[in-house]
Amino acid sequence: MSPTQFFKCLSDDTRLRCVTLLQKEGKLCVCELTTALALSQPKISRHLASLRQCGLLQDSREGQWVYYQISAKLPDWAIPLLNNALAAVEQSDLFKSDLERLQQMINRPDTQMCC
Amino acid sequence: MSPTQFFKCLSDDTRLRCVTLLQKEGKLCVCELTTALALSQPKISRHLASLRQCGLLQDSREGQWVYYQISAKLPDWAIPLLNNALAAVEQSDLFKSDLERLQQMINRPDTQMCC
DNA sequence: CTTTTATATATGCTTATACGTATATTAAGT
DNA sequence: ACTTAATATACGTATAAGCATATATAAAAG
Repeated sequence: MSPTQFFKCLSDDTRLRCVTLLQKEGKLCVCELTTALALSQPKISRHLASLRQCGLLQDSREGQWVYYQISAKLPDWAIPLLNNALAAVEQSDLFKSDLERLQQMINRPDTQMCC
Repeated sequence: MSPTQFFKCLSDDTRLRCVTLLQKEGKLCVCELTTALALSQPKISRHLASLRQCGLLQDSREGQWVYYQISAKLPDWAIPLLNNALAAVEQSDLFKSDLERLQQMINRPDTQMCC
């Protein structure tokens, strides 16, 4: 992955929010991301697929769920960029809402459904 | 300027090369950038204009020449990202060639013309 | 084996990007 | 004034991005 491609990955709100959420939380399934960002499942899925194809994310299936995380094979130069991207995004209200919806979802004991 | 806009600025080869050259060299005029990147003047000029409109660059006219540099009013979160970007790009052969052409141009005493 | 949940992809469409070429503008020199 | 160098913009076009909606696949549950 080239630096230009890397920046293109982060140049869309949906993708940037997914990547920074994963950078902060480590590992999330598609429906968690869908709920956190409050966007349609196909939209999230499409962006995750493109991030995976670029090599920024990797996925792993666990039963019905597909979990995404930051790829373990990222080039060295990408790591500090991701950390600083997270620092830049964390301040925003949009990202705070994402985190809040994610927490609400995790702290909900009333159902075995994911979403 | 939002983080997303910032990353969009760096998501194109021409713009990324301009920005990292300016990050390294401090201040360059359009024809120096045109020569360094070995691209057409309108192409460089158009990208510089878009970077200026985003607030990533600022320009200053000195006689015939218009100099561009990284904006002094960048948000705090952008500075480390620009340094990371430079570190990521500096390794590439493309960027090394840009620097080389720039040096050749500066060390050329045979003409008063810029380009 | 049908249903449900989770995820992925296809289709049709609209908008945004990037480009080359031509031309306009601005400043300086003659 | 006229010319030249430096820079900016306009125009037409080709391609890519992004979206909503519908549909397909995959795994688990009943």
